[in-house]
Amino acid sequence: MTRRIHIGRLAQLSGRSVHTIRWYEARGLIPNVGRDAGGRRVYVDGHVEHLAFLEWLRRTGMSVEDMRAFTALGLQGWRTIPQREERLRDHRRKLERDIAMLQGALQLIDAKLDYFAQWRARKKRPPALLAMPALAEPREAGPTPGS
Amino acid sequence: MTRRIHIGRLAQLSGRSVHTIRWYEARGLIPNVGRDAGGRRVYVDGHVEHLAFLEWLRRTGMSVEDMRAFTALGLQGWRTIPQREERLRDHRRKLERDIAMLQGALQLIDAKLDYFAQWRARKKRPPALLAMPALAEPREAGPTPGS
DNA sequence: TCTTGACCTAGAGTAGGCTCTAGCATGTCT
DNA sequence: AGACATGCTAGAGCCTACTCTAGGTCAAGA
Repeated sequence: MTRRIHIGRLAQLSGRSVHTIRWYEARGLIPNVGRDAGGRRVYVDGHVEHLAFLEWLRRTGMSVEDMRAFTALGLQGWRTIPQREERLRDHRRKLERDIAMLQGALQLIDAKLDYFAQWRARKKRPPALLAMPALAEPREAGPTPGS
Repeated sequence: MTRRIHIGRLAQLSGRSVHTIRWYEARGLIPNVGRDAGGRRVYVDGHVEHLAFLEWLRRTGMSVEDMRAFTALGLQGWRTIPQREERLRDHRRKLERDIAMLQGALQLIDAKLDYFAQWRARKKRPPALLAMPALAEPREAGPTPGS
């Protein structure tokens, strides 16, 4: 099972470019990368798994630095499990805040769409939206740029 | 009501910096900015409202370019309401995808936390996570960097 | 009048996250 | 053996979205 995967193959399997994978490694996001006789990087299935997990973290707005720290903890073995759990729980809380924020935005957009519908119906601009409740402050976190 | 608001005040009211407001204007995100006798920018309440709305769009991952396009349509009056509605509906659909993605991530993180809990309990590493269902592909959109 | 603070423009600099180039080595196929 | 794909390193370049600097103008209070 422990196939010896070269970088091009890992790129296909993980959906990132060869360049990006090398860059991730340089940033400390990819642990235990082996080399073959010719100096080429050799990966195993665990790396595919790890990259898939990082992809979720990244898409949900975790910074490269935080992913590095998480990966570095993994490298230190079971003793760091509590820290890793804590970081994941922190990220989990952020995601919950992000979801709440996005749901607030959905409501606002719906209010704006109503506003436009009224404008079209009455043929005159309705009173300002800000008078509405849901708007208020757009405080709190925000997710990150999808690919 | 139409108070004459100067840029420093708008910065306070909108939560962005004076620099950023001027930059937004240069990017076409702020329509109809007046000037007083001394050449200083003069805003009205509608601008505060507009910036608050942009803030929601921005925090939910809309690009400056898309906000510019939306703002530009507004400048052309009621005739562009259908286009503006369409853009908002597009953004709304993106938000729904983002929410679904974040919820998938929550499940994955929970699975990973279970994995760690088992590891701690059994004192040995459980079999790989990827065997689990929920994981699969992290395809689809992703929100953007909160402030 | 003098000083201080808020503004102005143009343009440079920054941070994060890639993305690509150049020049060279290695491996495989015919 | 030669051609071509794939890999390597070091480092430059790019895009987005700001953020800040430099050098000057304007207005109101002491």
